[in-house]
Amino acid sequence: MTSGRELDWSAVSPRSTAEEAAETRGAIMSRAMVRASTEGLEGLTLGHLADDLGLSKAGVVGPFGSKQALQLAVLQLAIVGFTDAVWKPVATLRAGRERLVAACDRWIDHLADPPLPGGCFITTVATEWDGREGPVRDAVVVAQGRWLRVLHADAEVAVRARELPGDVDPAQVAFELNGIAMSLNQAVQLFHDADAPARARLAAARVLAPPSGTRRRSRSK
Amino acid sequence: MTSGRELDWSAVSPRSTAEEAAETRGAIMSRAMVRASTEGLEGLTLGHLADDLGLSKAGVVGPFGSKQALQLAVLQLAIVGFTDAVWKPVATLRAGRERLVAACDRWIDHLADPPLPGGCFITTVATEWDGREGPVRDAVVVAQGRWLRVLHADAEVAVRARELPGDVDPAQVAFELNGIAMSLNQAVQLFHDADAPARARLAAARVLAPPSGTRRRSRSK
DNA sequence: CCTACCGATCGGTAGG
DNA sequence: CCTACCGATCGGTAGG
Repeated sequence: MTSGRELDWSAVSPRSTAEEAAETRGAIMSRAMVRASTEGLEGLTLGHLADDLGLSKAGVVGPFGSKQALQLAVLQLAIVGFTDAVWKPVATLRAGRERLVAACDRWIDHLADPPLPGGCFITTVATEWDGREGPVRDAVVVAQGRWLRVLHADAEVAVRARELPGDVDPAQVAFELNGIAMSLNQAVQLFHDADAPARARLAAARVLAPPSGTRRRSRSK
Repeated sequence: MTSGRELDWSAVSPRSTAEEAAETRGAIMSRAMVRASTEGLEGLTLGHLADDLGLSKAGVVGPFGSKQALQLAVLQLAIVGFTDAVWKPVATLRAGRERLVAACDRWIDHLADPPLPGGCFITTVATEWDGREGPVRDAVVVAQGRWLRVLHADAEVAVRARELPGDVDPAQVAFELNGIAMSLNQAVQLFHDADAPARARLAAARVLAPPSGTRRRSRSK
């Protein structure tokens, strides 16, 4: 047990060790991400994942050590997926209103036609965990807080550069954009509302309307 | 079994029958509502409720017949609670912008200082069930859809009465108000953000801004 | 990565 | 409303 070297079962098989193990780990996380998007992270069960993947329960939990460690790993993977889809394509743009508008476009695309069956993973788990305690909740808070701060930061730059009206509060922008995204996610997932993406775009355009007198005016007069 | 009259265990006790049964049912639903606001309706377990209430599991499930019937009953109770707190106080106002503004005030109050530990019950279960199937999801869709239609209807009246600008889309109003509420709920529950209610009020005031030229102007110039 | 197994708990039922 | 019980499943471990 604590006697140093354990028996290495993988030495029994001639196939590559670490590589295949990483593949299995990835397959488990990938499947768990799909399931958790609809069932939540707490709704995950080792037995269902094992059935889905043709593994034993021990084979599912082994690479992670516990269900909670799996939950945390899946959350990280989902965050990478969101960042790659929404932020990465616009990250190289110059900070400010331009990048914020581009990010919202990507964000709305991502919610309107989500890669996971349950829609926005973060929204699902943030709602699931906002009344619980522990490491998973803490990780959700960190992830969602980081995203809101990204929005806040670009809004702040935009205000200083006079790309947004001077009386705009960056925290208000982040708050409202987040609400638009959540309302869109609910409209798509709960009501299959095909008009919701257009509504989200209109709402976001108003939140990010440039100062009057810049190019086109905001509305009439 | 199907032989007509079963043994009536309550006849054994001298206490009133239907009245006490209704009390027990109410106590179970009340406790289940508190738990479900944080753990979700699927997260409810008969065992935990039994422990909380000093009942047996059979005593918990008996009055409802199944966990699903309990879930549906709890959902209805939560809807009544929301309606009583948010809509009932303003229902007698005249339809239109005035009532919509008053309802949003109540709504924001309700989310800022929620009576249930998990915050907005409907938001929690709507997110929990948006990717599932069955009677509970269907009931959530009905409840949330009804609320959005209430907002939509008053916005429509307000536009026709020129209490809102003529180019305002009532569905857009309902969509945006719902987003503000969801963002507020998340800010309170996940971040304990004391500034969020004020942000929600500001955002709602903008969505419900009267036509320019009515009393005060919307912003500058 | 497996088989075999653990105690705990799940929703629910029989019968009174 | 209870006790006593059902089969199924939960997360997880031992050992290889």
